[in-house]
Amino acid sequence: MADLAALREEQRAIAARVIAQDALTAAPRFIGGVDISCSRFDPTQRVHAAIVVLEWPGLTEVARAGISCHADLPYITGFLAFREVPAALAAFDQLAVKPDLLMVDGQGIAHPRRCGIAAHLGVMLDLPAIGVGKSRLIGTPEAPLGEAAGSQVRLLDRGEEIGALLRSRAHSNPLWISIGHRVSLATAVKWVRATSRGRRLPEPTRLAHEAAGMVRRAACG
DNA sequence: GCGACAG
DNA sequence: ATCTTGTCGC
Ligand SMILES: [Mg+2]
Repeated sequence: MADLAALREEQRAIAARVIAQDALTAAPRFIGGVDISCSRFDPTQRVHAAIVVLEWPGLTEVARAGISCHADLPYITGFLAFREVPAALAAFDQLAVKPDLLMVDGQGIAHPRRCGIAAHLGVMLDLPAIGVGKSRLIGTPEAPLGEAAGSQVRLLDRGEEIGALLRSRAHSNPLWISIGHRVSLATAVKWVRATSRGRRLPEPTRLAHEAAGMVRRAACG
């Protein structure tokens, strides 16, 4: 029983705090990937978060943290952050090396109230954050996306630019990139590309996904 | 009312 | 989100 109307208001308040201006003048030294895993048997009760920190430019791992905790909400479209952010914050606290930039599995401002998980987490930590979604929540591509790797198009919502689609690899579905906090869209796309290594997902998010699965299995979930 | 719907 | 090794196609 969640008070979705109250959560909606909370999202509007958080969205108002999002900064679309670049805080990343120089290259970030440490880049963190964030993802959450949950069991198919008990999807509403427990979540397992992982953050993997890579050092730029070698993308060598310098720290990681994983944590399991109770989820306050089941998954409800548009309210993902309330389910996953508490666990992500707990994992962040455990990190021996704090990232200068976060790449989060999910949308940033490409959200009905401009408050996807990457924006939500970025504002909570006041850290530069990028949303790296694997599918659409809202928005319309400005034009058909090219087939070649590296192709990109803007993602619009009622004429407003809310993100970009990036074909990170040929013959793969695109990434749905949007800003989370303290980055411009161009910078967000730039760092997704810079941290990609020939796979569909950029390394931070790919490794975080892998790590979260390990945390869940270790917890017998 | 109908369709869409991050993870 | 998750189930799962081999197999198919670019
Ligand atoms: Mg995820």
